[in-house]
Amino acid sequence: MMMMVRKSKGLGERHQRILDFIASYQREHKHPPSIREIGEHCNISSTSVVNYYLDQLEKTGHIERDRKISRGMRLTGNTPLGDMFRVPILGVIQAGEPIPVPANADFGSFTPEDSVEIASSLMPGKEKGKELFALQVQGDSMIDAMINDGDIIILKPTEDARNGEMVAVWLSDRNETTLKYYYKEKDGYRLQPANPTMKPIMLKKTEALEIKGKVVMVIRKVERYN
Amino acid sequence: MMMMVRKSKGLGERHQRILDFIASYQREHKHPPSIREIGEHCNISSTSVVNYYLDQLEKTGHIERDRKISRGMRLTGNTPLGDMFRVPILGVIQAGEPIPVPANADFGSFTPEDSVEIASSLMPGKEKGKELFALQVQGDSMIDAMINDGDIIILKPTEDARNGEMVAVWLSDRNETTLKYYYKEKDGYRLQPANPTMKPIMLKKTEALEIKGKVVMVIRKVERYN
DNA sequence: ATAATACTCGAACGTCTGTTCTGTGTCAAG
DNA sequence: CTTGACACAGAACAGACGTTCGAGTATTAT
Repeated sequence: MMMMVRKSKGLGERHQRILDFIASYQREHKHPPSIREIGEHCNISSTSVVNYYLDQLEKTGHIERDRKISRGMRLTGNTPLGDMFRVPILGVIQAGEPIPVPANADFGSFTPEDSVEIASSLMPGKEKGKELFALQVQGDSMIDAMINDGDIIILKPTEDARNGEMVAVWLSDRNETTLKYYYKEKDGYRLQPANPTMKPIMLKKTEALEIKGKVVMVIRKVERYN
Repeated sequence: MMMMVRKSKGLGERHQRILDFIASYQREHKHPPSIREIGEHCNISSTSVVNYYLDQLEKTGHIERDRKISRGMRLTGNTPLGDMFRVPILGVIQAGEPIPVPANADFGSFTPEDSVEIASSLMPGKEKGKELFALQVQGDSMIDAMINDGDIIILKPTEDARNGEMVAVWLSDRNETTLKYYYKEKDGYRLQPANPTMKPIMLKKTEALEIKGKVVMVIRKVERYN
């Protein structure tokens, strides 16, 4: 009755309701709903009416249907959302403490509380399949890296770096942890701050320098500051 | 014959093959395979044998099955990943230019190239359902906000702010865009840099101040720096 | 007003799908 | 050798599922 919408009006209320249901059902169950399930949830008593609407949604490109199999339907969306993965948060990184580094077991199971979800599309292609770990910055002393207290940094474990890569290093002689761009030079190493107004750390080859990881991403949740 | 593997060997080759097939089929089709499809692809000629293996995989926790519906099966994985959403990237934010602000249509359809995917779990609860937009930072002049050239900032559109919130403002008298913490004071406004070593901007009430949005997140892809 | 079009309904039907059952083959232990 | 456990096969079946059809209702255009 009141649910009848003319085709000339474009995507109607019932179309949208069906799409919403398909989307939320798919998210929850990882498979599409059946026609009868769509009917039950959208107050449509006949499978042929659901079919009628699905045909229209297929015609407008919102869904794709495979008529040869059960539950053969999926949302196209304008763009499907991509993949996501979890990165374990191993602890904090702060100036005067060694850097927590993952053991092999740290890449296995982890819970929402000690991991962070990252959309795959945010990661450069070469880091996607890699085992990454996250650390939360504690303190104000990574300012020279333009990184704030509370920021989450995501690292690829490595003990080597190429020139120009931002690394997390532990300088045991100085009892210092720092994040800087790494450059190997003739007779030592240069650790260059991301903040261009600040001076680099110059290290001789004899000085201890432990690269613990390469920084690939920084995430900052900006909160109200009091 | 040669495919028969004793249970005492743990998760067998055929178990793994079935799991791999389920995973790749699910990724491609967005729904699980049927038992006959699993059989065809894993060289199992009888649906009862597929059922036999699925029962075992269910028992070991690798899959969940819903026996009341067709294709009622899904991989468990360690932890279900949550939701994700897209935020439109409207353009760049740079020092001497007005800030791109969303029109209503900007929250509708968008493509991967002009949007960024964000895991819902990264967003504070109160921003989750909101219409957000993203801007890419261009230039070095947001340094006082500890924000780099190339960073992506995510904003909630607003023309008001509360004390302590980081806002994107356009100061038309100065022809300047800036990101700072906002404080309303007795006879004007104070825009405080995130970098504690830098000075605030003090504005009189008569000076033009256009708040365009509140910053809720900063994402930095750390690349090699040459 | 009528005619055309779009939407809605329910029954019936064919196909997909998973389960159950029975039987066979292999292996290890007694 | 027998027995029991496990792996495998195929047939049969019940139920889930989507499609088709005819009829009726609502809306729009003329």
